[in-house]
Amino acid sequence: MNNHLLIYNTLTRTKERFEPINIGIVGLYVCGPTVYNDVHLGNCRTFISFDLIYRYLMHLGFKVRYVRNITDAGHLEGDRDEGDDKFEKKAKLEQLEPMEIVQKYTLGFHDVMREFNTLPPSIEPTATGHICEQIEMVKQIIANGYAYEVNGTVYFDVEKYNLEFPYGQLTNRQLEDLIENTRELSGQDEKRGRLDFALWIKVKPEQIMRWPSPWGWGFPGWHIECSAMSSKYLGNTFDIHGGGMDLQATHHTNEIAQSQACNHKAPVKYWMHTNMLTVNGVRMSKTAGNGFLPGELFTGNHPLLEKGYSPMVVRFFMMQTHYRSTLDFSNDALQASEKGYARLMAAIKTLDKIKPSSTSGIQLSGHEKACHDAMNDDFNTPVLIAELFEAASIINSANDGKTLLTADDIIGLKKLMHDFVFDVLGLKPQTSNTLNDKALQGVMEIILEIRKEIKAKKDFAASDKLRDDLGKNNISIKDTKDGAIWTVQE
RNA sequence: GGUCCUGUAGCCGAGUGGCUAGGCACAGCUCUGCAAAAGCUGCAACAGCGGUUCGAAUCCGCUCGGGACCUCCA
Repeated sequence: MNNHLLIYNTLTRTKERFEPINIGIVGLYVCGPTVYNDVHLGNCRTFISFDLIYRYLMHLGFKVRYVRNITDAGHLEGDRDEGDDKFEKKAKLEQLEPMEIVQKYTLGFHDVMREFNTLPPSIEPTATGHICEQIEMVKQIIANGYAYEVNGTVYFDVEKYNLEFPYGQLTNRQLEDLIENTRELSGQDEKRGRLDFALWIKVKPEQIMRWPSPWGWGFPGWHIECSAMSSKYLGNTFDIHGGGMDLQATHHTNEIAQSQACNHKAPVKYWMHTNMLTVNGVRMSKTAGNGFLPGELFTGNHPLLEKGYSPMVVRFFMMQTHYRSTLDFSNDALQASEKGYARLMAAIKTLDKIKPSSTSGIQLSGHEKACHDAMNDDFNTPVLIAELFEAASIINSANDGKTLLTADDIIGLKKLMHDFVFDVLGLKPQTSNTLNDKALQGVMEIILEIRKEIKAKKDFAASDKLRDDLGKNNISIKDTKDGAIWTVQE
């Protein structure tokens, strides 16, 4: 088991050596999407980042239980527990039942995740499936003295909690500063303190999504679901909790408070936060209206895009930036990634053609170590990719006969590329071996044979026309020393 | 206002106090009927000003610029 992994912990704002609570086993919880709308690309970035983390932990040999929830209830619009329920509002707009909204966008979310080649989590619990657990937790928090009920709504008492625990620790803030920067309570506000938040919310008469509780009909507050579900599946204290940076200040801060108040334990050892995706320097968000939908990106059907980019190119593009840095979207950057990605994949294919030598001109173990070092340094994918390009250079050089590789070198390089490109980075070759492709392969062999004959007669006008015409149909022909090869452009 | 992050060559992006990632683009050469691919070579950067140091893009301070969170958002 590799024990050199460093993880940046938001709690301490430093990189820490990763030591799981139970040897060899990792509990990982990631805040999933609220399924009242299409996932936009910013959401996807977080889930793709944690997919990488999940994959690498498994690559290191850990047994990982990866829990990522679906929020399908209790998420209000507007601020401070007073807005409309997101699902009910969307249901009215689309003239559907709230649970039809949930179903529709859950399915859409899964489709997109599949396109990005993310592994499904071990458990994907929903808020509505864990109402009992949430109610029990709220009861316990009240019993422990950190929450109070007013007219069927239960609030968490932040100021009382802060007397014993540092409420603002995750964002390094003092309670006084937080209070100062929060707006005044309005006249009819039921809360005792400005920072108090709802654990359970009394239902409005017109609302459909409602459950019985000791405090009457209502629904759970947004933050309690993650506390309830993470402790149920991973225990009262578990290893890693992740999510987007935007959840840090409110959602995760409240999660810590709830779990601590309920279980008398800090819930999480390592907090990990992914940075935001930006478009022209501005954060991509639902409210800013600058969100790309994944489908728009794949097809290029968006005013800001010059063309479409395949899911694997987008994934590769994201991996070229570290997860804690902002990632800015632009055509130039995407095109650069597209070409680089193609080069990397081509090198992997080339590996099959290299003839082994009896002597070796490389030190493979050094490259393997460099790959692991990069990933062990808080999942530094840009450095890993730089190293993989070094490997690609070796492969290309060997293919040109300028670097010697033994049979063992070739096997080792294949394993290196397979492990890191496919297993860890989660990329996959874009060409699939369907029946159609097999038919196409036969056709292309015939065409290339004909073209070879034309070229032998030095009728270059005809052979070039054939190449150009195939190019217009996204099939590119390249003449190499060993004859012509063809590839389908994505 | 509070808490932070950030400013790296044409573009995207890593980075350790000393040994100048990587990708894309660009230029030259090799290969080639041409093109492409591939290889080799070249190219250029650390926002500004001070300080610490034998030495700083890397540490500290200030100035200027960009961004996030503090109200729903991954």
